[in-house]
Amino acid sequence: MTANGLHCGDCLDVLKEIDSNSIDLIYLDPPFFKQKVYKQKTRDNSEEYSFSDKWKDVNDYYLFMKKRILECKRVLKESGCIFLHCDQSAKHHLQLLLEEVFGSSNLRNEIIWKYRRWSNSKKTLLNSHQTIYFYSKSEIYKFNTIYTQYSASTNLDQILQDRARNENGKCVYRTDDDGNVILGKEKKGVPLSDVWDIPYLNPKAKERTGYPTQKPILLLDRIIDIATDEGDVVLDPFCGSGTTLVAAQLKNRKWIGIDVSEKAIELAKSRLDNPIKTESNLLILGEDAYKTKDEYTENLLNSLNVHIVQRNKGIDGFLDRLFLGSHISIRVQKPDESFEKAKRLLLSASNKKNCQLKILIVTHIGNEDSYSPTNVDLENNLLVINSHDVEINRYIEQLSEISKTDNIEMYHTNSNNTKNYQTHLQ
Amino acid sequence: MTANGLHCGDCLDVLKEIDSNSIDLIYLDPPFFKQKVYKQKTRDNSEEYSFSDKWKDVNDYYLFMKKRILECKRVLKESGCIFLHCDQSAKHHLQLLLEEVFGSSNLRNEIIWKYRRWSNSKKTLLNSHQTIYFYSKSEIYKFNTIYTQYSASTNLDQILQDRARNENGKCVYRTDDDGNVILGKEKKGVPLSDVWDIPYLNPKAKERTGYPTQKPILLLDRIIDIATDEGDVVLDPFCGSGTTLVAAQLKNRKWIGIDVSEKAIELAKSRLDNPIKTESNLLILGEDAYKTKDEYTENLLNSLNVHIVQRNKGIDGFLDRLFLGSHISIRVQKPDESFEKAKRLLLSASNKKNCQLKILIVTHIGNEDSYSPTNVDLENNLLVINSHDVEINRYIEQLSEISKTDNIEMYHTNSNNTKNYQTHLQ
DNA sequence: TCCAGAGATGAATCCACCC
DNA sequence: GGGGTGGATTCATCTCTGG
Repeated sequence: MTANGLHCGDCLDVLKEIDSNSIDLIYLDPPFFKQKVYKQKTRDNSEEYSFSDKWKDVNDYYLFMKKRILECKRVLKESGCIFLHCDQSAKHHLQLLLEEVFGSSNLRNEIIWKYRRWSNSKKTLLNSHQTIYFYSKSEIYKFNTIYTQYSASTNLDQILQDRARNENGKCVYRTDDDGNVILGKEKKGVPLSDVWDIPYLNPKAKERTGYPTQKPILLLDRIIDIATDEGDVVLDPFCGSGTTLVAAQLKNRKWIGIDVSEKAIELAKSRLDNPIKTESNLLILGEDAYKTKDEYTENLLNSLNVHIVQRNKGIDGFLDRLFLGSHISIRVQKPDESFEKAKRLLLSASNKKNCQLKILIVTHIGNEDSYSPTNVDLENNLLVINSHDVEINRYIEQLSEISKTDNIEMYHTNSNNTKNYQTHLQ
Repeated sequence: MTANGLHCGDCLDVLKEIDSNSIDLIYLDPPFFKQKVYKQKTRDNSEEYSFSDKWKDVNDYYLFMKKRILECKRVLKESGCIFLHCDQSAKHHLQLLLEEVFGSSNLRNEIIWKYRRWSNSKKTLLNSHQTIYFYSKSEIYKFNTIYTQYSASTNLDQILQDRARNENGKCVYRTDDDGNVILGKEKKGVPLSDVWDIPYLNPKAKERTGYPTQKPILLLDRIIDIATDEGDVVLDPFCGSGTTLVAAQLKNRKWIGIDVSEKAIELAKSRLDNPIKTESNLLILGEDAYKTKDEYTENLLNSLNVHIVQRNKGIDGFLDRLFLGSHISIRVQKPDESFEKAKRLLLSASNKKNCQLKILIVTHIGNEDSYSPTNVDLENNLLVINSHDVEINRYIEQLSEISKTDNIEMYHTNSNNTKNYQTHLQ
């Protein structure tokens, strides 16, 4: 059997046709023992894809998988690796199986694929990860180390400086004879962790085919990068809509795909002819790119019980409670913004969202604005609150005025002799 | 056996002394006999021998754990939960054990604790997570949902609208007969995910405590928040230096700790007797590094122009300006703290530091406290400011009162027809 | 008591619409 | 028009309800 082929049938049968020691990487996304049938229609309702994940019992499932995993091991090269995608329901059974077949010493990593996803309230923590077991066939296996960016909190100087141990065995930065720090060799970055933060294939993504359980190409990209070089052979015995094969093709690897469903094979074929890969904006830009607020505003909002809104020009957040049936919007006055402008933006955005009550937090007092601790704009149902900073400054100014006019000595080095000042605050 | 006790001995023996159905939460971080397995593997190169030998060990371990887990189940209340912290090498065996004892339907979550770690690259991905299994004793169990912020990429302002499905099963925004938007209900936020990003004890702190397996207190905080209320009983059968118990104590939970090591019990005792002043403050350094201010206080302080002070019981920070030559101290009232207590702590600490002017931010209003927007305690030169939350709640309550008494209809589906309300705020 | 179906759900891409 | 703003869309879910 030569590479780059799609095969329809039980992967046990097809695997038997494949030569021993011929495959570099196997990725499996087998049925998960969910005891249900998966059905999904394409967006235009033209096609329905389904597969059954129902079993007599765990043993039935275990045996089914064992036969196929054993064949997988046979066809792998000695330097080959297998990545098995699991979910909660069967993962410990699958890991036991892999341990039995490949040996516990060949477990290289337990990879956690972590993502955020549409949610719902439920009486547990929100399930937002899946597990991929990474085993090698032998001690000597292909592994391309991937480096990632240093985290923002990392002190780069620390990394780039050369280090040595001093006479006490302590770690110090190496300096030259004049006491200047010697820069160390160029660092490549942090080796990739076993927890992968890759966005879940968004419901709206073009990449979606309508096939259930479809995985993002980005996930497979990473696996292929780690375990293969160009020209190597990638095998997916449960290929479904063919994500693995598309990723392999785009990276110039050879591929073999197997699936029992004729429809799946057809779909995979058409995807391979015209591969669409959604480059995740989120991944490219990073989550911070979506955060449009300055640090001060962000901090202030965080100190309140509000839900922060990122994509609205007028509203910075909503309180987590309603007022007479409608949401309460909130805005923090921006540094370069007059009171009037802040108010205008908040009111017009709130109007669109049917917010009855609005809250504006004043962060600086311009010349034209009048002092008043808190006030309500009755015409607009707008509550205006001074920020703590504004409040504090206001009082301190008043106190300073008073102490000046009264010529009170306020500074004491002896705390037992504290004088009090009498004052009237508005 | 009553709560709040440290017991030295094999937890199997001690557990037998504990009443059935008496514990709300059990957290275990059991040892795994890595060493034994490791040694035996290096001693003998015969694959078969080491395999079977290893199995013998794992079975021993399995039996050892099973006896203890069974006792754990017995002492748990029907509504109780168990959180088992697993080492990589034993995790699937431990999960099988838990499945056997508690039943697979009582697995609530597989929690991934993810952290960043320094390491040289080896020929695998960088191992940077651990697993915690969360089982309940029965279908009906205590679970406090924790809500987090929405993702930055969420269009929060639009998902506040109510939705429905149209005749094609597609999701649409719901409108009334006039075509106006219908608002959704109050939003609480996103339920906490099962992947937790909590920093590992930093190497320095770890070095000093000498307790390599000590878990960050934030991790225990979260578990205790999820599974217990105040006054509930927390049990840690392998308590080590007592992190679980310290966390429980700080959160006003009762606790029982067990460990075989007399030294560990002694250390735990000294931490619990006086968690702040412990002479060997090495023990609290790890915790100190990550937990000094609770999150709310931290956020509030960040929104002010203050220098945050970490290790002062009375003062949270200083303003970056002076008042008549002396520093201005500031404190945020803590959630569990009365106004009087907060004031006392701030004043006594400020007195020591010779602060003339002190600022106290009130974060919640108790029954005994009087309402007033801002006031100055002239006797103590203390400025008292309500937090924004307090201020907002105060106003909304007043508004609600007014709208009730005046029988004003505040809810409009037509935004062009917004009624204003006339009110007088104090 | 169980099972099927509907409703609620937030993430994040896509795309219509706006200057 | 093109670059940006903001509205529409939909899911390897989960709870709840009704029969």
